[in-house]
Amino acid sequence: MRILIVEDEVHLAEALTQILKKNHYSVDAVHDGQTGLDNALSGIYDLLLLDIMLPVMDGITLLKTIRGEGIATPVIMLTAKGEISDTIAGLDCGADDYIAKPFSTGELLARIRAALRRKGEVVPEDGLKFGDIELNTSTLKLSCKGKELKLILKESELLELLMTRKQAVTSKEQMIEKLWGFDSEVEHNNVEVYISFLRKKLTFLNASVRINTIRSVGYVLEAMP
Amino acid sequence: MRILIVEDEVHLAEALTQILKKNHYSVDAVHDGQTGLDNALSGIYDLLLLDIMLPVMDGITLLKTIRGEGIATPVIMLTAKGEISDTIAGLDCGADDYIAKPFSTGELLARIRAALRRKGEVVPEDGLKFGDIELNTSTLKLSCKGKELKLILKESELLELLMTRKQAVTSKEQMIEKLWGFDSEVEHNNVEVYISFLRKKLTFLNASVRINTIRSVGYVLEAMP
DNA sequence: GAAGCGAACCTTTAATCAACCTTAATCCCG
DNA sequence: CGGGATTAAGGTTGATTAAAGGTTCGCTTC
Repeated sequence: MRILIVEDEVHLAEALTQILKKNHYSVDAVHDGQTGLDNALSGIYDLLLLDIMLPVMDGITLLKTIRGEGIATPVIMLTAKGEISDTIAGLDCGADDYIAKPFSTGELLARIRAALRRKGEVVPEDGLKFGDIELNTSTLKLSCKGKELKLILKESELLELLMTRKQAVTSKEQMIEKLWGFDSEVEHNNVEVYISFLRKKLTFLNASVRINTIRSVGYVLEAMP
Repeated sequence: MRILIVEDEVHLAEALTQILKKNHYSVDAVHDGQTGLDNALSGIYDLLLLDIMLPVMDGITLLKTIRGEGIATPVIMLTAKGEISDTIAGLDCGADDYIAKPFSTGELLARIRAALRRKGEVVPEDGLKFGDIELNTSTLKLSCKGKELKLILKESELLELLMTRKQAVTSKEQMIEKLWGFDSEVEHNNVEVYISFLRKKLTFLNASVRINTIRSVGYVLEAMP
């Protein structure tokens, strides 16, 4: 369970790190908004502890940005007294909870557990959207303009990867890593096969979304006008 | 975007190479300090990943040397636990960041992006601009005044090099190093061919940017009035 | 400063090679 | 057995390289 702390008061960040590590979380701490954003965008964290007042980029902007990128990691905001309006703004922007400084260790841990539990119950990104298509990663159903069809698991995983990475080009290696695991021996051809299947289904649905090949680089989704 | 790895554990170097290549960086890896220094002095790299404990010449000395030569390439040090004093020494000598082994892929990539951004480099996801043209190095699309066309990988890499080096003249050797790797046997003619391709595409786009030949020196971009 | 020469450069083309797409067969596991 | 996963293979496209002929440029010589 990996937690990212974005907090400019170094002492507080240190203290939080210690507390969380003692409670068997993996912790990274950074001290400004830009670095926090860079880390958060990696998507490797299970939870973010986010201060609002931050140098370089404030917490609200950071939060908006990662939500805009489709990252659904739970976020708990750390707020000082008198930042109530900021707190509300944060919740509006997709924060899951907030905790007012100063707070007790017990309260912090409880809220973290709660946030993680909420995440575990409601599978994040259940309905993924891009252009005019919508993918339900639980039921593996892909729908577009009323029409709907079922994908098989690998198709869904592959499309999910493309949809969450949005504008970024995704290499076959990354796809293999996601669908078959880190040091799998699977051939590139395997990816190509599923890309082909997906294209066929997108065509069938008359979707305005297509999978673009960037030869010798990878694939990227494109929503056509 | 070209990265040099100086790391004596061959397995780790291999793994890093794979990870970075998957993320569309060009990568060279060497396994001792002296070779690392020789490569780094070429100045063709956009970032160095530098281990501290190295045979022949340690990372700190290497770092001091290249900084003494005026090379400002961002450097991220790879440190093991218990090398804290070395880490501090490294930061004092001009390292930009450090990352403690073991580290996650996401963390590594985030720190690389952060280091490149701090140095004012254009992060690979971004669109590069020069004059009235814009190059997306991820999707390999070159656009100008609404028009857009696709480049192939080598064209894009070549143009990227020209665009990032802006007013500086770039030699064919540098281009070969960037496009085909450090000790490639590729002929100059090969560069000329791609320069030719690029010129044709720039003309097609009606771009006010052209590639200028500096005979027996190299090429440079020029934005015309 | 004109002529001549060679080096560097430009462009096009064609052959080769690698990447990619698709279909279909096969494998595997519940 | 049946659905999904994987592999195999042929065809197609596109990328890369090498080669060759033509052009420009800079230098030397007269």
